[in-house]
Amino acid sequence: MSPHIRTLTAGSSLQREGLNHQAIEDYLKTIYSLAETESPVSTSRVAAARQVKPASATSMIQRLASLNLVNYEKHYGVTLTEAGRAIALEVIRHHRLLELYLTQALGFGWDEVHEQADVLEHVISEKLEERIAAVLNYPEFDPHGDPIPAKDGAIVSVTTRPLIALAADQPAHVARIPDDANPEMLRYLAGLGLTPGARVVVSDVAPFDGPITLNVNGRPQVVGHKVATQVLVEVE
Amino acid sequence: MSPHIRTLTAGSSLQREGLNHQAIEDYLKTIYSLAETESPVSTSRVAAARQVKPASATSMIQRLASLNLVNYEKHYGVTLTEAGRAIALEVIRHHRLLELYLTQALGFGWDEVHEQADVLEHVISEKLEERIAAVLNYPEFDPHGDPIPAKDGAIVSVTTRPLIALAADQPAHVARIPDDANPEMLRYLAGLGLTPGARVVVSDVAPFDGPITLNVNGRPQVVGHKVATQVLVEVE
DNA sequence: GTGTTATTTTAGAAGTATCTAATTTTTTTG
DNA sequence: CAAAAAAATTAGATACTTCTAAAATAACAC
Repeated sequence: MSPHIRTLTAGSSLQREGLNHQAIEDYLKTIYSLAETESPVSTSRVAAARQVKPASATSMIQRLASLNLVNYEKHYGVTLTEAGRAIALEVIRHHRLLELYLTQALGFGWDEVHEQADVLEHVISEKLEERIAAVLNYPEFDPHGDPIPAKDGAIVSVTTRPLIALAADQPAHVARIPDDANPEMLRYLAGLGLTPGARVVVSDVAPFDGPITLNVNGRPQVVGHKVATQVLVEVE
Repeated sequence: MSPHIRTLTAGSSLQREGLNHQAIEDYLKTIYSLAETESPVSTSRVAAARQVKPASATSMIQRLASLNLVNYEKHYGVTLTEAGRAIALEVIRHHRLLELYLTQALGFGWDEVHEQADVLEHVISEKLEERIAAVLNYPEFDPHGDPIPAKDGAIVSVTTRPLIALAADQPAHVARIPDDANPEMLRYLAGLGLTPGARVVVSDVAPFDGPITLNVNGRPQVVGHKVATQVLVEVE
């Protein structure tokens, strides 16, 4: 019920260091996200997520290590240093604030904000970040249910599980949907009412990756296995 | 495969061609602006405006020429091709829409939007451009009085002269102030009421680059020579 | 019109981020 | 545990944008 909050010392940002390379920020963000699933993060996971060849990931990881943004052990994996985490969280804060701003202030759909936020996140100034946060009244979550890190790096931690793993008759609500999901899937989910906050109760999970029968905000629905692995729910 | 041999038809954007290099857009924008004063544009003017060495400008101009974005004659100068002008106008449209949006929607001062718009202009999608234009009700001028090109590249042409060149007792109004002017000067000008639309009548221009005595919106003011060369007015 | 000066271009290098191909290290499997 | 497979790294190349230094060209001055 009470979200766990981790506070980080506001590390120096790349901007403050005079470095502002999109690639560096993208790698740090990627490593941060991948570490949520498994840490340390392997070169191949980074390469797959960034859509580059493993050799490119190795090269960039070595560069990040030389900048003291990651701890790197050959053939083993990477973890973020405090400095690296601070930058990752700043970029993620930008990304999520932008996603929310684009939906709230500019009429974008939740299925079309990811790509635009992915480029804007690297170029907004501290002042613009602050103004956007102010207009949105310092929000805590983006349109996909992802928590927005505070300026000091504090980020709400919500314990979730995939809808597919929810026990039958266990009341829960939708917490997050990956913002980089297929836009078509996001529109499909919205059509079913499966957006953050929706109350769900699973009634049946068919075997062999079969369909999930559930109730969404009081309405009966059936979704496929793949969809049910993407939707993250929080038990009540 | 040589990725630098591409044909750009007029009206096509770099994005549509899969090219999205900030540097190219910046050079085209610079050449467009410099050509308003004098065309063809010399290498040294481009270098000075972009704050790079002349050798760098030559190199980039040759690249632009190979992309058919400029017409280039060695030791003579560059002009934009239709394709180059189309891209320049698109980027300028982005820049000016963004400057206005930042002031109108996000509370920025007219002295602090240039830098932020300079980076955002390269990364906003067609859709975001359209949404911003819509929110602003398809404006024709930015906060500095610069005309905003339409989507098809049409741009209002206003005949202006520097305030310094205005005849005494000739009624005029402020048309434009360079958006890349020193922020301090912009704040100073705003303090004097010298913003786009202000009605001005010069009563005296002192010799030897001396002060200009004038009336701004009914109030007597005195400004220096340097300031009076920056403010562009339109005779009524 | 010739010599001097200023401008422009060329040549060659560096730094970033990516790639392919080859090699090395780790993991898996029989 | 040894062979095979998978993963990761190194080596060397390319593209982009900039630089410095040197060479070529144009403009100017007398």
